[in-house]
Amino acid sequence: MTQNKLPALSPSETEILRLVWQLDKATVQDVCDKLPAKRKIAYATVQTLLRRLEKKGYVKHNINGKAHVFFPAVKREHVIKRSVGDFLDRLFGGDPVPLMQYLAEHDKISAEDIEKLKRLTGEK
Amino acid sequence: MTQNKLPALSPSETEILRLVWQLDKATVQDVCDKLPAKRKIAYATVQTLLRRLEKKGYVKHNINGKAHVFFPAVKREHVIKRSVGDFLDRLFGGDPVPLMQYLAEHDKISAEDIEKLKRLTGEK
DNA sequence: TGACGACTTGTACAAATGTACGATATAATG
DNA sequence: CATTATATCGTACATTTGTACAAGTCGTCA
Repeated sequence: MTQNKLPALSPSETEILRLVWQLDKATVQDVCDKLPAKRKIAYATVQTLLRRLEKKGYVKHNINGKAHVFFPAVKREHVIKRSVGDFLDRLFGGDPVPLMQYLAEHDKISAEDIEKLKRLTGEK
Repeated sequence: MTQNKLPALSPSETEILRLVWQLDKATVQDVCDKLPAKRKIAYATVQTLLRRLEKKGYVKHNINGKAHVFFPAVKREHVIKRSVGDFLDRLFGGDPVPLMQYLAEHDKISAEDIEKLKRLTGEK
């Protein structure tokens, strides 16, 4: 079983953590580079966020020469579960259907996507 | 067009706002009563949250005798759009498919739900 | 091996957030 | 009309969050 009492993630921390997962292993610089053009955060800020993420137990780091190389310390799956759960509770009182509906109605999800999903749940 | 530059909602504010929508019109007390058993917040805290929500423009209130009766000042649809968008960006880099997948894989969504959704998008 | 640069660390700080006490105002009741 | 029960309001305050400067450290290149 995965550790369950991790401190909550702030929005910005979540953003950074996502990039660390995406990169698998990343220096502060790597994360900065990977930031979406729309959401530019200063190097120093990313640093702080990574530091806090580490203190909270979401990432760890190795030292490669001068650089710190951060990597995830928790399963993505696990964090997603919590985050989605919280989000659902806050905005929809825990009911996932309206969220699906929203996604479906806004062309964020294509019919094919839903097909795929149907197959997934069906086979389960 | 709906007003677009509303200040961001904090998690707790979101929670309260959801209840106001649900109740349509609500006093502080009403909101307190409606709070999920798991998430009990003190009366005074709910008050503050409603005040802040009003200052930010998400709710307004009438006075009925001594009691303040709060009601939504923004379309639910509108807030949901923003919230879901932000959430998706933070946790999934904007891609909704993994979210659907998560929901589907965790029995949060039944096959019937997906059927319904499929019909929805199909008819669009 | 000494100077240069890339990185980290320590520290700071304003704003936002979560939470709530004490004082005040008011509807209702006897 | 005085009392009481109930609400609100102003205010407060510890944390968390977002953001970042300045100083220190450690490879590296000439």
